[in-house]
Amino acid sequence: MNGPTVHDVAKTAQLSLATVDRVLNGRGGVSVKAVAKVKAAVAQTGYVRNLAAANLSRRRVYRFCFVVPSGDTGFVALLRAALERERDKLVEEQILIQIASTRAFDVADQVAALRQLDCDAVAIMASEAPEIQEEVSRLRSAGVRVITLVADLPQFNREAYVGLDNVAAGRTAAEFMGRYVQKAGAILMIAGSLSARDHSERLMGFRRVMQERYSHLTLLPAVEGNDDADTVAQLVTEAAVTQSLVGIYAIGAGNRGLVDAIKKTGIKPITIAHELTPEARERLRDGTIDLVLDQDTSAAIASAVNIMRSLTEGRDLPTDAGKIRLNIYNRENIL
Amino acid sequence: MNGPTVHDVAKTAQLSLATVDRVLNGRGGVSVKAVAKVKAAVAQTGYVRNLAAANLSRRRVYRFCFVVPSGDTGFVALLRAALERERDKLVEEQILIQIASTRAFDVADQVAALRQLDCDAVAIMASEAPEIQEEVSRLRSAGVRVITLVADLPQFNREAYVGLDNVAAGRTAAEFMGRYVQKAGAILMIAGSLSARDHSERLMGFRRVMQERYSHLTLLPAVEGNDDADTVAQLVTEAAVTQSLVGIYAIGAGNRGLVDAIKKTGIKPITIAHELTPEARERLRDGTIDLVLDQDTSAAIASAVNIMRSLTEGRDLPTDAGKIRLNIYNRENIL
DNA sequence: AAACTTTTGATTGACGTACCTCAATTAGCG
DNA sequence: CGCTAATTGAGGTACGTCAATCAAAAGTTT
Repeated sequence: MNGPTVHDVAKTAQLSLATVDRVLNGRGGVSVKAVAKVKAAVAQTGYVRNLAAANLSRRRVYRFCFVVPSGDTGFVALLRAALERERDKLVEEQILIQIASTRAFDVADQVAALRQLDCDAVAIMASEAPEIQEEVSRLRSAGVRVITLVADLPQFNREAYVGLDNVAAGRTAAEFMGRYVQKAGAILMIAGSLSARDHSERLMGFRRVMQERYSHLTLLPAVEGNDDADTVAQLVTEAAVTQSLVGIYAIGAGNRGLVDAIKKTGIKPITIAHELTPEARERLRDGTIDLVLDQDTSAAIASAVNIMRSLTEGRDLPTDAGKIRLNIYNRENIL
Repeated sequence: MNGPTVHDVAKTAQLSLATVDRVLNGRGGVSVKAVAKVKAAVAQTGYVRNLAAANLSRRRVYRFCFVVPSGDTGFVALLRAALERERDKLVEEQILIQIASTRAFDVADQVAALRQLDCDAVAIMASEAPEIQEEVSRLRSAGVRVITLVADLPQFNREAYVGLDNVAAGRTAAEFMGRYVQKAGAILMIAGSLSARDHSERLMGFRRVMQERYSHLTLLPAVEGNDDADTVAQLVTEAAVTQSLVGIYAIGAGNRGLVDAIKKTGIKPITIAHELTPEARERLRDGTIDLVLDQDTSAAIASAVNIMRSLTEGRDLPTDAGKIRLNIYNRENIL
């Protein structure tokens, strides 16, 4: 009733268990003839390794760490919540998740967090600073596998990136903006920080498509909202009174300020925002925000864990590893 | 270095392994006092069951079956491909996936497929016919857990549904249609079959939102394309010459016919289709199709497997089990 | 043919949980 | 108190793989 085991393989290959094991686990010291016999026997019996038994026997415990900014609102809050949810599932599989909080944009704090890590692999969401690059190099040479999360650091010594293709996200936003906006006018782009790679990439993609196909719309110079509601509110208000605003692309956080400003000034721009936070969800419902582009935090974490596991096991990654789907929400498909 | 085991729990609870086991696996015959002691010990030690060991010991082999229509094009082809991919991963976890092909809309064939099943649970994508309902009942009373896939059969005796919320999908499509279409005119809705529940639900959602918010657009009576390219082409051509067509909502398959007809008649309607087939992907790129709504087949299968496993283990399901995300693609975010 | 190296065999002990049996103890009750 | 019923203990086996040992066999070189 049950599937074939290594014993069956050994039997049909007419070899000892030891040899079969050597072949199956690539321990070497086996003749080519024996290798072929084992492979044939595997094919013939239809043997598939029992993962549970393998894991149990190996008694490997994976220790993975996520270094993410603190903050109890917006996207990072979603990310942390998802992390804690996933963590509980993963302990059962002997995967220990450690979460390290850092103050956003505080490089020294991020370096400190990285310095005191003790794990097999790290997924970091950090700034693009040389001090951090150095710390990443140190980790790598200490045998720790490092990947980036949400915001990539391509020239660092990281081994993979898990997150959106932010250029494509920006292009997608622009395509919708171009289709939604019905009359000529100005488009306001608010990033959290122009020096954050994820934000600048979105901007780049957005700009490019707008120029390619929707050049009848005027692009205002991109502004920095610092992910802060008050700053965002002020920027939006300013643009609203000086320009005929027909669209807003909100790349970062601080959407509360955006919504307040829209209400106060009474303008009706097409608004596209990022990340499906509870606030954004509410605004989609009441029509203040027209579209939300979201990266699924659970999917990102699951993908990150898979990649870290592959890396620590020495397997190589599929080319599309880490690609996270861009989820698009309008008022009708918020679950 | 390693985590606590049942032995540690027994030790700190000052109880025997047998009693701890009885509590942990709910075998009964244990005093409330002992239960409390065990629970406290679990909390104190931080014991978490080792899934690999549990699975190994349990030596449970799950045998799941997917009954899906045959066909080597369009959505069902995507589904089959995804199934075969998943299958290879799942054998390692002692989950055996069996795929049964049926001729679409051929009730007798579907009944025959269901009749010769031998497994713990089935996921079926079938027609809404009384013969099938009867067969499902037979399976259920034989102890087989039955769930529906992609197309729900709510009044059948199924235990769960894995697939889109098709009403919401239709509503979402309508919202985009309303936003995209710039001038007044007629909207054509082409379903595969009006009696297929998934299609009629999409239609319903679409109609409702169009009437609620975009009533300046005229809805033509829904037509049946039978998922056939030629039929679809004819229907589109007919509508194109008699009406001022500004939008097409293609609910089922046969998009090749749709594209041909659009090209031949030279009309430029906003076109929203379902399922990201290779064909649809191509048409998104060249601009013939404006949006594609897609259900992720891999996600659906993974969800189905999880649910079938939960059911056969007697666990109860979370309320949102089986909900599949609606993926939305425009020309900029096809991966 | 002796002295090697390489390849194979036989065997064993984990890993942590599930599940079973049989005996021993305790509790409940008249 | 004795009796039955409920609870607990002790111990063992099995799951399939990994990883290691040591001895035996086969193959190469000098």
